[in-house]
Amino acid sequence: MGSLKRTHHCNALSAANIGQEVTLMGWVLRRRDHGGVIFIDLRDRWGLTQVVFNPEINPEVHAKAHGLRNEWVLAIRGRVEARPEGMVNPKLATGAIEILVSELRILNQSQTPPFPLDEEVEVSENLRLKYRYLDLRRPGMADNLVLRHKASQAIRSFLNDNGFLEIETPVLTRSTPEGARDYLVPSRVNPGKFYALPQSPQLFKQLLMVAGMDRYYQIVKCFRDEDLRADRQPEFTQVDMELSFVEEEDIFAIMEGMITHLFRETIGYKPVTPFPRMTYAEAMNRYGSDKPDTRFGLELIDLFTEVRNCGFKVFRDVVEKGGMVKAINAKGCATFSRKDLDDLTAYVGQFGAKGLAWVKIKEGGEWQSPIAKFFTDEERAAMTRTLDAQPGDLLFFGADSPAVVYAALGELRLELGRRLGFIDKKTFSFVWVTDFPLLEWDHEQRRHMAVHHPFTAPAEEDMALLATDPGKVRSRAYDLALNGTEIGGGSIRIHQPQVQRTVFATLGISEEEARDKFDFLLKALDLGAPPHGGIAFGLDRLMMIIAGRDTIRDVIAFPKTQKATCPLTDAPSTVARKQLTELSLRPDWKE
RNA sequence: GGGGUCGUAGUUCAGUCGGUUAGAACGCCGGCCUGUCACGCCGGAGGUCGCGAGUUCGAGCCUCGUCGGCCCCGCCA
Repeated sequence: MGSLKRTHHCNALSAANIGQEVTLMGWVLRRRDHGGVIFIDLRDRWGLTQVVFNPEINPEVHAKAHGLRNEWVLAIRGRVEARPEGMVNPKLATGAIEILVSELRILNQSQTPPFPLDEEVEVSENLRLKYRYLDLRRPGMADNLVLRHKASQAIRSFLNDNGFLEIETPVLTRSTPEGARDYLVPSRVNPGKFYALPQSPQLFKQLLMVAGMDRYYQIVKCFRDEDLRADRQPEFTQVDMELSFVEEEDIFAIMEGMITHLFRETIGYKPVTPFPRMTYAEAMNRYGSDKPDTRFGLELIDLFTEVRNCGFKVFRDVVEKGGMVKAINAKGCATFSRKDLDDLTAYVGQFGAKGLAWVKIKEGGEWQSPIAKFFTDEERAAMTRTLDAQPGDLLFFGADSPAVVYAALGELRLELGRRLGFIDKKTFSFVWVTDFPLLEWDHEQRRHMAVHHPFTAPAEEDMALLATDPGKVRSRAYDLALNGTEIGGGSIRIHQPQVQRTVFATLGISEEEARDKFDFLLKALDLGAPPHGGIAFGLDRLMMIIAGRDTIRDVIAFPKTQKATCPLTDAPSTVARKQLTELSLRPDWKE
């Protein structure tokens, strides 16, 4: 760069700077060579500025500019000029001015990039990831990283102002049972032993409460070795928090404050507080999901009383065997074609539904449906009334075990929402989901599993049920759902050692195993643990929604592919045999 | 582990019923051009049709396998 010092970035200059001598540095976004005058759009993280090479004013520099190509890195010195009459570009922040160049230094050349860096063309994601440093030069992606930075800063500043301490916890820690598959790290100095990368800093943050830190937070990487999705990466970032001497209401209030601050500081949006609340049971019944998208209706409606004695054997049998029959009224959708209905039937099939019964309501209210003939006039009238079915409506029925009905109709509801254009990315609909069950029965392992995690406190009034009917016990866990995505979850924790021992026992964790794996926690609870609870937000998912993207990969600088690989570094990779033997690992695969 | 979908020029894509020399746009290279801003005009180069078998007189197209991207199910306390 020689003696040149950058004076402005590429989005800084306006009519107010006319006449100034400036130095800009950046990349060649586009070159418009008229043979005579040459225009270069010089780009950096902030924006772009048009620079002009005029042969009449500086022939030497103009000749040099002839050879410039896309993505070359330049330093230019020149004077800020007003653009000629009628040449102002209102689409650019810097559109009123241009730089008349007196000195050009080529700081680096570039090969022709493997894909265009303007936003015009969608490029395959594999190529983008292989050249992620080029992909991140593109304005949309750069904006996402800037937005994410603002979000982290907003969260930190809010939590700092509310008495939280940012404390780091170990990345090399021990594997604990329950939960996702661990990423393991072999210990060289302890042959045959392994660290695990944390699925979350759960136990450490509880220990920090026992340590009297009172309010802790951390923006921290967590690791889960499970299969990937658009909103799931093997390493992801949590905004992790824990508070002492609190109950649910305290946490809700503080978190609503944080989320409000976050949305204001990033996109200038003001959420309506307090956020609505919904029990798990209500969420499942109305939306078939524990993370309901409350931006639109199309709710599930129960037909138990209407069908339990009805003439349609399929529905009657389902109810008799403990299943359920629910329906969705797709208002005004009677115009759906046969193909639409076939598509939707196939769609719910992947969620376990064996079929999808439908009814079109014709003018005058009669049913057009393959199943209409199985019902009496009175039965049809009763269902029409319950579902508020009007001419032009389309009814969908789900009849199966509760799990299948919830999944199939819940997903059908979302699909209908998408098809009908009810999914508005500018709307942010929050809802707290509470009163989750503490445990659920795992058929494979033939034991109860923690729905949240084994340290979640049971609801006070359900404590007695732990011994008699564990599946009925509600927990003090809560999730925050936003537009149908679970963006955060947490709970009030168990702080009494005898309660923790009881829950372990209910989970089928023996006294011995508990001592082996959780002795440090039980000891800590024995040594003056305060009542405490916390929550963690998925920062990637939050950013995905705030940035209006469909995948968290777009808000992560260097994400992995669905097969958990990195096309840029080619990780994971093989390692030298010596590295393995040092770790006391003896591979049995061929190199 | 399973289902779906995609893979053709540097990029994004088209490619009919299996049939002559695989096309377009953008990009790239060269030339012309003094007010463009996705500059314009003229010319040119550029292809292991992901890979491997098979069917066929003949395969970008059909079959099987395989690799990879994406979406989903399972999985994700």
